[in-house]
Amino acid sequence: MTAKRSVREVLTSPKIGSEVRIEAWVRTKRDSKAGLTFLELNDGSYFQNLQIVVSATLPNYATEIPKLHVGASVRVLGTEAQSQGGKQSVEIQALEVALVGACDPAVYPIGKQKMTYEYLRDFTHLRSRTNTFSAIARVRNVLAMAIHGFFQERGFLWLHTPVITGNDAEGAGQMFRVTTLDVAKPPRAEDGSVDFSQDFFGQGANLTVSGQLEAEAYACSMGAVYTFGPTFRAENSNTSRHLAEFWMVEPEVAFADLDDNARLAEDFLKHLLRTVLEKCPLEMEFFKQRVEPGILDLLNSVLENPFKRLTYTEAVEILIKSGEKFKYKVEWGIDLQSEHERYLTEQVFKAPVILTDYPKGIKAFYMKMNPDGKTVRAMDVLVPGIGEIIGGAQREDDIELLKGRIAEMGLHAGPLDWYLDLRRFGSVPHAGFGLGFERLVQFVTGMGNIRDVIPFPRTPGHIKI
RNA sequence: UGGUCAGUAGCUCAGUGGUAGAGCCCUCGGCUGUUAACCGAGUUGUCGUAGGUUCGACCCCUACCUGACCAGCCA
Repeated sequence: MTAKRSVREVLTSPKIGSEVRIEAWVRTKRDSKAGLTFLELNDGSYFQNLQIVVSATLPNYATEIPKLHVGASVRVLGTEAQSQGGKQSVEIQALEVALVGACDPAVYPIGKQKMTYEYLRDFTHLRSRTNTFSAIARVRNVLAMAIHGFFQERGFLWLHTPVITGNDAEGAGQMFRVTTLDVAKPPRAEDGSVDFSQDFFGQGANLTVSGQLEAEAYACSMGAVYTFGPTFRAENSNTSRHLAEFWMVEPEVAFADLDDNARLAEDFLKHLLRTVLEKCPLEMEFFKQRVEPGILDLLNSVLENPFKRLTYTEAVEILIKSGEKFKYKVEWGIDLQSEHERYLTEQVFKAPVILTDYPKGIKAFYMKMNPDGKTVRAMDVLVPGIGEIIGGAQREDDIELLKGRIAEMGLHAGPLDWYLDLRRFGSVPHAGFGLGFERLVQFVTGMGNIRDVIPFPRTPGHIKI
């Protein structure tokens, strides 16, 4: 049988005159009743479609070609040729065209017409057949591999942290309960509460909200590690930036402080942007034309300029002196609101901003205390358009200070005893951060809604597939 | 969870207190190495649901359903 080639292979390294087999789906069709049909096929391998020129002299032209509607799958045997048309350099002169699977246009939800993102969210299993969603899928894939590439080149170990966790105080919002108990009639303790000692794990269990604490354990033996996997939050958040299930990247490095952490975050983001611009030029051009006109300028400016670095205290001063009327008043000690973060990154600096040294009252128990006793070594990386894309910190490595913080915040020390062991035995300064993968994909593509950059989004009230 | 906005043909949208429109899709005809093809003709509707006001409601009012956006939480 004639060798199969992908649309990408034919368009990027044509072998003019050679015979090929193409297996793909019809994106659009133009008939010339004078004796030609032009099929545009796509197989997901490439942004561009491959044009097939079908002559009316083919034996099944009158019977099969009229059935080739948008969405139909086809197998084409043909010859690679220089195109006479202006919009592509290579095309296939068909020798045989076979309909593999028909697609009835009367009921097919995906057509050549304009469709809203909202409409396509009802067809998550079909939307990757559109230009936009197949481009997103390829960019997402390139970004995922760029993440592994960045860390692997630097000797980081990819750590598989558990999806089911016994930690109930990871401190990042509502968790999903994991149980095999009969939900209708769970066993009860004497005080009437559900008796999770009879549950599968002999205690309560949840889906993870972060792999950070486990990553710290391995960083304190393997040196530098990263997690990259799914994360779950049961918050009732209905925004364009929140999912109940999303992917998160969390590097953790031993013998590292906050400066090392900030440098790593900047190098990391720039590596990812550089890789996508290099590997997905057609997709990025499409996003510029159809999604966000300024996207290429934005990404290039992020790449070319050093990230602005300043402390929380300096940021608060800038915001107060700006004279800008904010909905929420700025004063030292408050958690910065989206409007404040956006003002800094979009109006003041017009570049990504790394804020460090936040008041201890608004940050987690594990962050390292500064000598001033008021601030901790936390950092947030803010980017234009999205806001916070990375949150991280140097961790508290002094066991007494850490115990004090746990008590101060009213947490139970017992379940965290293993975490204290990391400070009890060969403690080391270490730091890390978390990157929301979908927010990265949003930032890179310019897509406005996070539900459109993950294949099958989970949000409150929505888990159809 | 709160605030705002929206729901009209399979899709994208317009519309007026007095009996429902366009483009795309689809079918037919014409034309062309076409390319978001083009030109002409034709088919397509419980106007989100339930009440109410009115001689008369797609339009005004109320409730509900669904969705989006913004905010909070965060990544």
